[in-house]
Amino acid sequence: MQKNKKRQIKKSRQILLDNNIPITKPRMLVLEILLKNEGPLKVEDIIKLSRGKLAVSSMYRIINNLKNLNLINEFQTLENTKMIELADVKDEHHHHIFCESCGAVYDFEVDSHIEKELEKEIIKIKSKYDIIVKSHSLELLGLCKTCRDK
Amino acid sequence: MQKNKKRQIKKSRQILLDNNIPITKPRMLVLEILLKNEGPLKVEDIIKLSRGKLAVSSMYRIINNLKNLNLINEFQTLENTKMIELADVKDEHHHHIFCESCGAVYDFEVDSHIEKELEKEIIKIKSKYDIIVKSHSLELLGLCKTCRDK
DNA sequence: TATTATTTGAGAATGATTCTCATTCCTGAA
DNA sequence: TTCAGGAATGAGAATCATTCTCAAATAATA
Repeated sequence: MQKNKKRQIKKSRQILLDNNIPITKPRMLVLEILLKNEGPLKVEDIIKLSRGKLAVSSMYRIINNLKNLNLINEFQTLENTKMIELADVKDEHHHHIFCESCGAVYDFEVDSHIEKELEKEIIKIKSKYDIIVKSHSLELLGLCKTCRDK
Repeated sequence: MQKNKKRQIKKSRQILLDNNIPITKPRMLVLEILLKNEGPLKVEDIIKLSRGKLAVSSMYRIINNLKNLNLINEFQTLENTKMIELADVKDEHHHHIFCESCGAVYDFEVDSHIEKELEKEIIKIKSKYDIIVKSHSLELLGLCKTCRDK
């Protein structure tokens, strides 16, 4: 565990260096939290995980920094609050499942075959509607295991 | 045009009758606006189109009414405000394209073949992640024709 | 038309996010 | 390592969409 933490600190520092932005405590903290807790996190969660070491306004500012550098993805929960996650380094394309009962969010990937079919379809849509499509996202809405069993 | 308006009034009244909720002026107004302006509308748009005949609070209340009756679909714009549209009577499944420059939203449909493939994939995801999936949505983000040409 | 429960309108309250600006902190040069 | 200057931070005010509150207006029914 201790080893992991060190690796996360090193990685966080490297991310900031690679992107040419000053290495500050709050920025390091946000990155470490994102690296430690895989998957999407609510703003609220990040604040909690920072245990008072991070001002709310700074956290939003930093999220916007990182987003502008394409280091994180941002999306909205069902309750309409922000969720963020580190952008996949491997650039694996994934999507989100929302539990409409408890609000949990999970990542999922679809079969690459489908992803390709989708891409093809999007090309058709581009010409049909005469637009430029930059990205797409697929969202599922349902009930997670825990809520279903209630 | 006059004919259309009468038809919209009649239809709005019928919708309220069918759903057993009192026929009030504000509710009629919202339905007429939605019938007249096909496709998704922002809350702001509805307010404007009502020309001062509708209080903001009433409009939100009515939107929630109609949503609970499954008469309208609701989703968020990129700027995070509400957009609504009448639920398709024909129950045609469609999706949304967002222009990241001007914020415009358009409906689009995908080939039914793809829609079926997606459904199949979702069934797989259900068992893989052990969840219940109730609905899905596909969103495209890009540039509309007007913004592209700028 | 009179009664009664429901709906409406106006503005206050809420909650997430952004903004402001004085203070603090990085970084690069000495 | 120390220092200066510019950039980042923290605390709280400001903003904006949405919800809530409750007195007044309205719809459905007799």
